[in-house]
Amino acid sequence: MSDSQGEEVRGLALFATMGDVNFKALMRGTYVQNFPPRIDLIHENEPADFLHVVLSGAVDLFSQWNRRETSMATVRPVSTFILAASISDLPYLMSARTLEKSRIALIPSQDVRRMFAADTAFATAIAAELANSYRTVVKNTKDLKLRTSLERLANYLLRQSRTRGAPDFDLTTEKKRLASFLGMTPENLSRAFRALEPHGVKVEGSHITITDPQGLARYAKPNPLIDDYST
Amino acid sequence: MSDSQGEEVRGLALFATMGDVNFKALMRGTYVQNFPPRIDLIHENEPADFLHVVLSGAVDLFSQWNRRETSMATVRPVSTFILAASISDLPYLMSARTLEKSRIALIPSQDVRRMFAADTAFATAIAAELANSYRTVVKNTKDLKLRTSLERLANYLLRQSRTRGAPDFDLTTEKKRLASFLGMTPENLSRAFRALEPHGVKVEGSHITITDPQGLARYAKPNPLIDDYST
DNA sequence: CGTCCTTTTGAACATTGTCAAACACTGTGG
DNA sequence: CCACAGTGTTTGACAATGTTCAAAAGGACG
Repeated sequence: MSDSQGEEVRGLALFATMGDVNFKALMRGTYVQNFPPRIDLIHENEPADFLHVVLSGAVDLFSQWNRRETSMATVRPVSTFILAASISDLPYLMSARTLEKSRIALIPSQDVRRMFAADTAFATAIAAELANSYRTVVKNTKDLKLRTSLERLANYLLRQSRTRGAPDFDLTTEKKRLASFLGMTPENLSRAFRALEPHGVKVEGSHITITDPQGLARYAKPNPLIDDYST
Repeated sequence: MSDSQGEEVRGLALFATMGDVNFKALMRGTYVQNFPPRIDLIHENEPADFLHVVLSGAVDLFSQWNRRETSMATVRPVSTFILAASISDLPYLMSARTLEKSRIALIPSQDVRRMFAADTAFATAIAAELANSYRTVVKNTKDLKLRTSLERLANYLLRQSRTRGAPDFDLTTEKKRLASFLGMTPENLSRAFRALEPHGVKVEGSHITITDPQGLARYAKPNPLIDDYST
């Protein structure tokens, strides 16, 4: 991979602290590929041969069982996915497909495991990343088990509004996929948007306006231990 | 803590590989406490001062939001809980209470973080443990999102039967808590048990007999990427 | 302009939760 | 040992939530 691409990877907390020589060695086996939209990158149950880094575009992590499918997460630049499988040398638990045209760096899992053993700073960063991933999934589970779908949507909108820093914004994802991520059907999501109108939400296509942030928050009751990604 | 108690902790994969001196140093700050049943050990949002190790008994991890409560996991000997919070020096995401009389070792999080930086083998073991925890929660999320409550119960019973190595067994947990863990109400669980009868499940109080394992499996469609804890 | 897919809407249905009551089980104190 | 309280479990009736199916409307794109 080129040096400029290497810089993008190096900027990640996961790779920022490791030794220079080790990082270069890791990049030696790494290659970057461009993918069109809607391409399957990996499929659950396959051996985790590569740690993936999304450099640009967006990737959907999803799972299937018994002809049902659910969206588990969206990965946006610059970040990695399926680190746990790579480190553990176990099969992927989730599948991944590009949502848009994407540039992905592929780091051989074997090299990751080797560097993990060789470079203490890298090992530390990996543990921090895994701890963070774990806490994110736990928060997601709490969201799913403690809230109704309407409450999940309300809190999702508040989170979006906060990360964008504005009371109005465009949805970054298809409503169909948002529904799947929130654990409901598209039909139910459509009705949920309607049901949030009296709580201060206006929907025009994919453009959302939170007309009454306090009112929506009063209904949604956001909680740092579910809705804050930083803690 | 005494040496014999130290041995129990040492037996855990998490502590088995670290240096002897480091392990002893870690145990120096550790103390063991006995708790009666139904005692709150930690509460979500508190600072993660201690890594907990269940030496005997059983501990329920649960979360609350807006006057609702859900059981997230049961921790049985010998294993640790809230490692991610300890390592990250972030508040607990879950609360914990004893289910039975329990013996718990409390390891100061500060010491854990110090040893994590000092002992490479320990750091490796921590990353492995975190990766494993992450994958467990992902499997749990797939269970929740891809299956109905009836399917979750059926698969739960198959998992129990498999880990006990017998087609009949006693439930290790109250039905009320099992319901909460599976993401349903006690009433719904009671009816779910009834609904599984035609699929080969007999319920007498807390004693479960799987009269038709193949039939139940045909209905439950167990999947290694959801139901196997080892992969 | 037509085609494909997403989104929305309506109606029927299924699943799950709520409330109330009865029953079972456990442990306590008389 | 029994009465009793407290809690967990089960059952029934009903309400709320969510899904399915069908169809129409809206958008994206060749």
